[in-house]
Parts: sequence; C-alpha cells; structure tokens
Amino acid sequence: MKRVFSGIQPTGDIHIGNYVGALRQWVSLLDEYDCIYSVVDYHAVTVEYETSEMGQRSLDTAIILLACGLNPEKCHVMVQSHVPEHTELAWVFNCVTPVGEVERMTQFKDKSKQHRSNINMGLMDYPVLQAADILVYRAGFVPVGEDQVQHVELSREIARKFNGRFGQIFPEPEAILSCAPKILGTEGRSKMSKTLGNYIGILEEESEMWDKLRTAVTDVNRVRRSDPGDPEVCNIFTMHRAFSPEEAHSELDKGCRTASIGCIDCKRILFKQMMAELTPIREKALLLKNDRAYVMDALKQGAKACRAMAAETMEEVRTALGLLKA
RNA sequence: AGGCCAGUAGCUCUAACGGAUAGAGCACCGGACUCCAAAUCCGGGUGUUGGGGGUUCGAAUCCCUCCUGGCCUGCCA
Repeated sequence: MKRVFSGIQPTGDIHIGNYVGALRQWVSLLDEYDCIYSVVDYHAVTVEYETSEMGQRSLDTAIILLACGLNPEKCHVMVQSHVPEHTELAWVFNCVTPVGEVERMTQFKDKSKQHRSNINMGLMDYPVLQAADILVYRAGFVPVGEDQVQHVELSREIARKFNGRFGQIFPEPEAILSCAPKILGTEGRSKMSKTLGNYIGILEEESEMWDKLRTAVTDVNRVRRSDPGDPEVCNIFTMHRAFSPEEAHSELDKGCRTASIGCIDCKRILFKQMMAELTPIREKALLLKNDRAYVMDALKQGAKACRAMAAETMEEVRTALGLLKA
C-alpha cells in the first residue's frame, strides 16, 4: 500500500486552521494509504520554548490527533523524538543538501526575521529533517498545505541527490495538496496561527470560541445590516466552506450578497455547524486526557512499529554509504 | 581564547547634560459606534531600562562582573 507521512508541531493548542488544513485530510487518507503521522517535537526545538512545557504539549497534541480519528488500529501515530533514526538520517541528508537550497526556503527566511536573536543551524536544517521524516519511511506521499510544498520539493531533490550518489534507496515523495480552503485568523489578514494569537483552538471553552468567532473580521465593506456583502472576501464564508454542508453554501452566498442574512446570523449558523463537527472530537479528547496510559501506550506502539521500519532503511543507508558494520 | 559594538514596552525605535512620574509609532486591552466586525472617536503604558554588584544624596546614564546577540582576529579537531 502507498505510504503517507505527515507531521504536526506540538503546539499543544491545535486550532481550527490546523484541523481543516491538515488533520481532517489526514483522517480521510486512512483507508487508502498506509499512514504515519508524527508529533514533530525536534522541529519545535528550532525556536525558543519552555522546556517544562514541551512534554505536555506533545502529549496534548497527540491526544488531539487520536481524538480526531487517527485510530492507532488504522495508522501509526508517534512522537518524532521516539524514533531517533529521523535525526540520524537528517545528518546523512545534510551531506547531500546544498546550502544554497535551504537558504532559499521562504519559511527559513520568515523565521529568521521572526527570531533574529536565535538564528540557529536547526532552523536552517528544518526542511532537511523534514525530508528525513518522510524518507526514513520511504513515504511517497505527503499531505501538506500550500506553504509546505517547497519543502516537499526539497525532499525530492535530496532523494534524487542521495540516490544519484549512493544508490537507489529513496522514492521522490509527492505532495498531496489539501483542497481545503485556507482559513485566516480572526483578524482576517494572515493565516491562522498560534504565534500570531489569531486562532480559535478546538479544545477551548465553548464560550471562548464563540467570543472569538463573534468578534472575527468579516467583509469590511459591509458596514450596515442592509448592505450587500461579498462572501469571496469574507473569512467567515471561507469557514462555512470548511464546516457547513455543500448545499448550504449557495444559500449563504446569496443571503450575504442580498443582505437577507446578517453577519451575526451567518456567524451563529457557522458556530452551530462547527460545534456539531467538533463536539465529538472535544468529548473524545476529554476522555483521552483522563486516560494517559492509553495515549502513552498508543504512542509507544506507534514508535515501536516506526522504529522497525526506520531501522531497516538506516541499515540500507549505512551499507550504501560504505560504513564499517558494527 | 582575544578585541570591538549592542541590549530600554509585544514589535520598531526616539528622549532623558548623573536629577523629579523613562517616551513615540504600530500592536494590544476597555468603551462608543456597528447586524457582528472593519474604519473612526474616547480611554488605558502593558517596563526588573538584559541580570547582579558598586560609586553617588540620586544611575537607563559612570565603574566591575555575568548573560545574550552581532562583527572581527586567533587557536584546535
């Protein structure tokens, strides 16, 4: 079966942008692919963080993955640092990756600006570790958002360079682009993200979620209730496309354009739809939070299975490199 | 290892000759307005001046030291 790999950083506070853009798609691939999903904690070390919180963040993130339906019976869910082969392969990849290529990565350039006082090698090496994440399992498919396509392309190049120099071991992975709409933050300008603080967390208090949605930016040209709006420029409508049934879209579109429904009505409908979908996940997450042993065991099983696959790849890699066997 | 420069609000920065309550723009928060928002208006500074010690009646400012970042020289694998 074709193999998929994807990872999510342990922010511990997964929001609806993550959910719509990644997690939901991950779930949809379960039946068709052999999926490996990872909480990529080593990636999170590239920026400053509170060491006392990291473990909990990874655990909370894993809980959300499981709660969303990434059933350990159907896929592998694990924490990146539990499978050391990721970082081992990253070192080998470092030796076939041209510096010029990684310097060109827009994420690196952005984060360098953002973390000017901590531009470290790891930040630069991030996409190389990502290539290792994927290729240590020889995964051929990587579900990602638009912004990560560049990194997947770098993985292809790394695979090609490695194969060219040391022998055919790795496939060239392809991005599976989500058709999900890109959800902007509550301020309506940039992508929803934890660091920008413009997010609606899927496990937040219901009242908190409503407050954030209620005060989220809409079509700025629709000033009065009687003004017609333009759903195409409204982040709320984008969210409807993600959460409301297909049939409802045209009606909401029309209602907005003809001012037959107001923005606050539109938000109420959306919130209802959102909660209908998220409530079971929120309830499941709550159960899992109270069953740490189950979650830890799932992660343990995931890591064990993944280590076996990764170890096999690394055996081949070391042989290809011509290293002295232990 | 040595040398030089820098560190002030969430961000970018300016001011304070050793003198009283450390400021501005943006961001943010509260209110008015609004169907909700946006815009606008009103209100709010959110700070251990990187940490510690010293000199002084008084230190962001002067001295020592440590930390962090940048630049340069050297040494080693």
